[in-house]
Amino acid sequence: MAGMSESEPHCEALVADCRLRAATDLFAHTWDPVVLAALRPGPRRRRELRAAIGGLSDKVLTETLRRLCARGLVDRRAFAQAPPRVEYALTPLGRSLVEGPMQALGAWILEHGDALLMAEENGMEPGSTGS
Amino acid sequence: MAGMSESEPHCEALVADCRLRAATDLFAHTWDPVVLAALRPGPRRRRELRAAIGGLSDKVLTETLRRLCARGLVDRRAFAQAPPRVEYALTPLGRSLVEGPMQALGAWILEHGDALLMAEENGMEPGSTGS
DNA sequence: ACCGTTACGCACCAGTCGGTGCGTGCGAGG
DNA sequence: CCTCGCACGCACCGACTGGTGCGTAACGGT
Repeated sequence: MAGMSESEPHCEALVADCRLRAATDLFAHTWDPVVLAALRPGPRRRRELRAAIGGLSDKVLTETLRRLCARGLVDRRAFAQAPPRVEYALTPLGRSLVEGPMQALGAWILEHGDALLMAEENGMEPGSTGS
Repeated sequence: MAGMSESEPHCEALVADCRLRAATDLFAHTWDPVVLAALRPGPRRRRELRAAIGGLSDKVLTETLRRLCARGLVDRRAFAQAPPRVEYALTPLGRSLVEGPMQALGAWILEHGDALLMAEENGMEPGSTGS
């Protein structure tokens, strides 16, 4: 997932699924989907997110949030309060992503996750591929 | 997306969506979903894939195919023919991925793609975030 | 006045991904 | 006999990502 921000030069050449690329790019960054998911229950602040997620650095959280905001998936609301209070929440668009495709994905691994792990760990013995 | 192949140390800390990570990792590599999509119509050979997709190097195709095979999403079938003939096809597992979550994703961008582009290009003027 | 909290910013670094170019083994065809 | 097509393999390279550590601005509490 490098500089894939090209407009759409050879897009139609992409199996007619250039759109697919645009979509999968939403998951390109490791923590984007996780943060999105973490936001599903409701608005949260940075601290809360970091605590809830655990494992991502402050810097990356910022970048992730920025990206998500820029893409209109997340809404940033700053309150002019004493200790700076900033809340991040899913926009309707973001929510539709999370509750639509993302949940579909979730459901999929819940069902086929074991098959996936099995295949990955066994390597694939010839013939065991099912087919 | 760096070395995210850790087993599952702090997995449960991930908003209870560690599974989600496993799933999004399937899309981590730029061309994986594209190749998967390209395979949907039916078995194909390397050449055909490269031609159909356009834009990916030979090396990356190989890697992608390898990964997909290792994950049990794609089946590699080599024929002992004159010019080496190798066909790649979706396994049932792979097919379920493509026709399930992937299609959901596709449907999503088809519907919200414009909203996404709008948000991305406008940058977000304060207040225009909707909310 | 000093410290703590919150929300960032920036520099540095290692690991990884994708692209390019070139070489391999195999058999068919001229 | 030489060349071509196919399916790879490998080395090199630039670019990007994520992690770590440290510094900042604003404000409240003690």
